[in-house]
Formats: sequence, C-alpha cells, structure tokens
Amino acid sequence: MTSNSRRIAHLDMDAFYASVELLRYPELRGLPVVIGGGSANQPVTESDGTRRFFKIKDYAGRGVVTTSTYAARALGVFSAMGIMKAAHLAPEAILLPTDFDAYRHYSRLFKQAVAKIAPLIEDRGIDEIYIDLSDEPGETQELAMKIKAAVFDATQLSCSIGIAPNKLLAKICSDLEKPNGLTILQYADIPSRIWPLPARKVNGIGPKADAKLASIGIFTVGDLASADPDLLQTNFTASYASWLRDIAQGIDERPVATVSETKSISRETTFERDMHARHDRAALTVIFDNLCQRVAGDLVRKGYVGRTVGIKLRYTDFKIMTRVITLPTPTADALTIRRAAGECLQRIPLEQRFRLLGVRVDNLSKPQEASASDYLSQKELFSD
DNA sequence: TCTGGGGTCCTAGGACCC
DNA sequence: TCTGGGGTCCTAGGACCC
Repeated sequence: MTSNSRRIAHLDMDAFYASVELLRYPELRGLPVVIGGGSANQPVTESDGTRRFFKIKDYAGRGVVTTSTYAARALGVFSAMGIMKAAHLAPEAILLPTDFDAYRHYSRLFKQAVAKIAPLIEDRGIDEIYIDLSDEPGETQELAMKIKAAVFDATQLSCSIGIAPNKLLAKICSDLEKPNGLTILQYADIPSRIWPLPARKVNGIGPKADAKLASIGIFTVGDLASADPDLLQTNFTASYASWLRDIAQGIDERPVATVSETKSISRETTFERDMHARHDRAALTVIFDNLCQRVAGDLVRKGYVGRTVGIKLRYTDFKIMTRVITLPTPTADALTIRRAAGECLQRIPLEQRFRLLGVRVDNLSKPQEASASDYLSQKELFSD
C-alpha cells in the first residue's frame, strides 16, 4: 500500500457540547445557547415542571465560552471568547455550565459506533477522531454515510466528515461543510479547494504564525504555495519553513496513530480574584494542597507514576512562569507531589499578584513497567 | 470585552559523561 | 600553552490544539 492511495477520514462532532445540552433541553433548540462559566448558572426547575434558564447578561465573573450553538455563533459568539464579551454581543443568550461527564459519555458512544465500522481510529480529544479507511472495503461516499448514520443512531448527534489522502487535508475538509457535512477531496482538488483558504485554517498554523505570515504578505494556503522559499526560511525556523512548504502542496505522511501513551497529568485553576502569595497565604495553601491531591488522584486512577513535578503560575499580566523538579524515583503520592511542588514554588518570584496556579506531573510510567525495568537493569548488572 | 483547563510537541542552553 | 565532539538528562518557555 503506497501512501498515495491512503484514504483518511477526519470526523468532527458538530458543536459537540452545545448539541449534547440540546438533547437534554430540547426546548432550547434554535436559541442562542452558550456553554461555559462556573456552575452557578445551573437551570432551575420550577414546581410546575418548567425550567428557568440563566441569561448570559446576568453572569458576572471570569470565564470563557467553551462552545456555543449555531444560533449563538450567528450573533458572533465563538469558543474561547470571554463570557463578558459574549454577554455584550448576545445578552439574551442562555448560559449553561459545562458537564464533562455528559460529554465524555456521548464521546464514548460515538467512538464505539465508528469503531464497529472502521476500527483504525486515532483519538483527537473528546469530539474528534481520525479514521484510516485505506483497507476498508466499499466506496468512500457510502462508507462515510454509513459512519454518519451509525454516529447518529448511537447519539442522536450529527457530525461532519472530511475524507482525503492524508490527515492534514482530511482535517481541513471536515470543516468545509459544517454542520452535518461530508467532503471528499483528492490531490487534484488542492488548487481549487485548499489554496483559496486562509492559512489559519491549517492545523498547526496558529495566531502567531498566521500574523507573521500576514506580515510578509501571505494570507492564503495558495500564497504559501507560491511563496519564495527564502522568504519562509528567513522568517521561520528551518523545520517550520519546510513544513509550511509541504502543507501548501498538501503533503502529509503522518500515520493514523491508533495507540498513544499519556505524557503528563495536570490540574490548574484560575481564581475568582487575583491572589498574593503573602496576603492570601491561607487560601492559597488550601488551593495548592487540593491541586496536588487531584493530580495524585488522577495518577492513581489512571495507573501512572511520574518523576517530574512542576508548577505553573499565571500573573495578572498573563505572563506565565513554570518550574519543575525531577525526583530520583517516580511517585503518585499527594504528599510527595506537594513537597516537590512546594520546592518549585520557592524558586518563583512572588511579589506580583497572580490569577492561576497549576500542578503537573510528567515523565510518566506505569508502576509495573518501572519494576520490570529495575529488574532488567539488575539482571544486566550481574550478567557481565 | 479582559482572556478556562487539559494536553502535545519543539527549541535551546547548561550539566555531565565518555 | 586555549580548548573536540557526541549523547543524554534536566529545565524553562512558547506555540498550538481541543
């Protein structure tokens, strides 16, 4: 099987969190609904059974929009936008709290449904997957329709699918006809369908790279395709410049990765108000202990131990500082993590107020693996 | 209108070893 | 007496993604 003949699908659930909420609250269908914020904006059920929803204009506090319904998007409310700004754009929109347990439930349902049809799946988070259809029998269009139907049967939710010779193009395609879209693309379609798109549509070109590209007159993928290689070389690192040239031609050989190991586990929290290490010492201690306990709990639950413990602070000006320390032996113990994280904290300047504190453990291994490799190294020690 | 939380990957410098 | 080169680990920061 040559790479030219690959058939890769990218499946993306449509407005996933918002759509799950609409299953639960069908009376909100068609209305602007925003998911995000704290848990204070829970709907209230009246004695007569009717539900009263929280209006976004009544929200005060920090937080961003996690997802919004298509009706809310029509008013300019999108993911990652501050809730206060969203309230300005759509004051009458309904605000619902995020319910990750519900989303994870529907996530499992749709992935299981796809796996019954095509098992070579790469997990890309809660609401999207890549599927390698190269060796699946059947015509591409029919296969895609079968997958969409299976997802809908399992969840009552719609998704959009892009199918192309590689992940890069499949990902771009799944976004072209949202919602409930299906886009099939061949290499020959690149000039007409990919080159007119903004460079920012490419997975891997973020806000920084996009701004830099714009500053040298590159706005679309087509601009990138016809750009002077030297211009890219002088503005980006060699490897990024070379990657940019590849993606402009639709070149991407990455395999669909059906297995992956967790690399790090972390917990972080943004405070309701900015904190000062000295003035808010008592409150911060509680938060810090809690973060360490939650990380330890996650490690135990997922069966990992880790050797590197780190902390993260975000100051009021949004500048981020991190410190890590690598321990001689891996751990999943809350107290050990707390002590190591405490050492990290001592190496951080704490005069300024900060708004976020996080605790992370990486360098992960499974406890069994750790002991197996200890055993091996002992064997090696004695074998010479 | 002030900006969440959980991740991955990359870069680059310094320590340390052979 | 002026100075190699490769490899690995550790640390900090940053871009990006969902």
